[in-house]
Amino acid sequence: MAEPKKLKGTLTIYDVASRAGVSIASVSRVLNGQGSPREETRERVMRAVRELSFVRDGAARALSNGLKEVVGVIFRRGGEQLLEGEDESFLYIDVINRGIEVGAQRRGFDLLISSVGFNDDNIAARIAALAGKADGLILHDRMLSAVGIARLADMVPIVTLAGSPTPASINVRCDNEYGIRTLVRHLATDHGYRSLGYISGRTDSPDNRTRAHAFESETAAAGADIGVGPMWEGNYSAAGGANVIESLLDAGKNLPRAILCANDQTALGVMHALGRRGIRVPEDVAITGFDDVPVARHLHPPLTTIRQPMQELGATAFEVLYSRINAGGGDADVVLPVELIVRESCGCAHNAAASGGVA
Amino acid sequence: MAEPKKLKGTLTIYDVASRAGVSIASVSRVLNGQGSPREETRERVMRAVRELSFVRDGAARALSNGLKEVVGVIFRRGGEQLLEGEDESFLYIDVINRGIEVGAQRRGFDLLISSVGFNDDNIAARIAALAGKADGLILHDRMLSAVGIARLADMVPIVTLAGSPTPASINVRCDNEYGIRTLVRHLATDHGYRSLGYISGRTDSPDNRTRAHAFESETAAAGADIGVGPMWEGNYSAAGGANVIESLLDAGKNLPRAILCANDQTALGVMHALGRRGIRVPEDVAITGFDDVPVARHLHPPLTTIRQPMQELGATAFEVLYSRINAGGGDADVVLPVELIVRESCGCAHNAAASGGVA
DNA sequence: TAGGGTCCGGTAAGCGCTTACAGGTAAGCG
DNA sequence: CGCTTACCTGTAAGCGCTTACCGGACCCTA
Repeated sequence: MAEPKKLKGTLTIYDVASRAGVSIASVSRVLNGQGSPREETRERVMRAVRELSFVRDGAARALSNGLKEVVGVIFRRGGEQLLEGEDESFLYIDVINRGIEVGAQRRGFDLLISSVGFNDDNIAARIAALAGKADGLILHDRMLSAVGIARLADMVPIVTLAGSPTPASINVRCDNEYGIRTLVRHLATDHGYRSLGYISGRTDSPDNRTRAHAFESETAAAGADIGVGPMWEGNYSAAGGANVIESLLDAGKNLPRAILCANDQTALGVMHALGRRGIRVPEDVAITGFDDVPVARHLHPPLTTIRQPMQELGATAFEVLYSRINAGGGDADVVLPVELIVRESCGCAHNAAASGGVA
Repeated sequence: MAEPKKLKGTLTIYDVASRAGVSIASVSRVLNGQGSPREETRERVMRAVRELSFVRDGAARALSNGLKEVVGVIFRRGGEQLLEGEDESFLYIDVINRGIEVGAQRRGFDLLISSVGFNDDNIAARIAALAGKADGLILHDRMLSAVGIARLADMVPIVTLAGSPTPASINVRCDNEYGIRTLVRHLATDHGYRSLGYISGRTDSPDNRTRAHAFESETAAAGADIGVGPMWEGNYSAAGGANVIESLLDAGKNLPRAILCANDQTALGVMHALGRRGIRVPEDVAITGFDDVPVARHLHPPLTTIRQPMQELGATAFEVLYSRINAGGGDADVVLPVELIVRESCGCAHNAAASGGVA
């Protein structure tokens, strides 16, 4: 049915109108389901649309009705160290983005994705460009300073993920505090481990600060020994976690009975490093993660961790942004619950795991 | 420096112009680097832009100069079976998308991402909507029939990934044929395995057809026994791979000495299933994958596979689309080279692996 | 000092779509 | 049978930006 029509010039609503023998207003109304066009009119329009394979131009629509139906999502790709394993680092980001997308689709929005290299210099420019193409922006962790966010926020509605709310922007995050406390309790109380360590994430991340703080206070409350200090600084990457272990061991330190890692990737690196040194998990040292990324269940042993409802996090971020775009107000700080996922790396027996397994 | 200005009405180029005391044309010229504005004019404009935190509206720009600087990317999320492990299935898609994005950024384009559920019914509508918001579309595997692609292609430039070119669309893919042949040669010639099997991907995928065919002819050429038939049908998912093993074993069949899997995810499922039955990899059965997804190196044993230059695949797809958008022609079928990654699942010794390892 | 070139910058015409408003027709009512 | 009421449909005015085109200012040359 493809018409030999289609010359170079773009197909517009005028073409449809003239082919259907109606006015452009009618075409627009039919396409938008506005007003109550006569049945015949509707059909003529629809037929013309079909015959011409017409699609309304999004830019023109956006300009006309002030809504692009697009939200921008920005995140950092890669970390300080870009090793072969670098690509792991965006696993959880993709899951969150998927959640955003699912939320967006419910409202007929699409996602404009833009990632920023670890040392790109024109970040501000890129974000501004994105802002111009979208109705609102969702920023992943550590994209911009509070000041930067504030300035950006008066160009376009902003929602940050795992950050902190600012006067002008909304933040959506998971309940890190509760997650860490639950982990510490499981390790200290259920397993009875008397010495715990925490390998941090990037120290400038709000999420990490919260986790570190919760770790210290809960561990103290449980009366267990605490491993802390500069040697325990990771950076959310597998390599960072492995480094901490290497240097601890090289310095002749004793490892605590259990180590909480700031996130699953760190745990992954830690387990590799431990394996290389011949230290068994969980027999010698118990390990836990945080996030529950997909690969967590495929590690050996399967990783005990805290599941963040990543996808829901994304969906919520979108929904919050959406209502903000539509002039709505709403909470500035949205917190989602997390869940302890017990597998084997903490020392629990195989069948104690309620989750895991592939097929 | 944020002005108390910003009322409800959107900030436009007019606001900037009046604040800078120049005309809108000058503002536009400065912002686009067109013409040769006097230094003073340029500065006044830039200052006004800064003071107002002005960002040009993308929709208006797009409408005016006929270029949105956006390309749409569409893919399927999930598979037929959505298990707990479902989320693994989009790992490689994300890597490709990252590549597309990198390519796009070089040209100042952004990505409009839209995924389609495994049983969404309004796919065509969603794609059409996307088409309206973008300058061109990149379709992942199995999104649309050849007819559908053809129709779509006369609304907007199209590039498909791992599909087949149509008169109106371009296709970009990896050299599956070479990859499989290399794998078979490594297994049959280097290792001397005399019986090989191939667990297929989804049978309607062009990539899979090519791989299956290459497998059969190369294995025959190597004089090894071939395991084929309906029992060997997978679907690119871990669950699919596991199923094949389960049913083969339940049916009392002997497994071949080496099994090639249509992709890494399938291999992952296969290895799990084998593990559950107490069959050792690679001692009893050698396994290989295809893709080299990030987790491949973390499996036990690390997976020998074919690395597809996923990221480059994406970047190439973008570049091809870009030139098509700018009226360029170019090849309709672009093929990228692949590389054998030897790890341990094929039976090679640990240190034979040139790749792998985390930190 | 007048004529011609050069530059800059301003004015205005769209880009394709939505929608307020007005016009036309048909049906309803007195 | 004429006028109001209701319902569609068409006309036209933007949405914010880019850019062709034109006019003014300034400088150089004769």
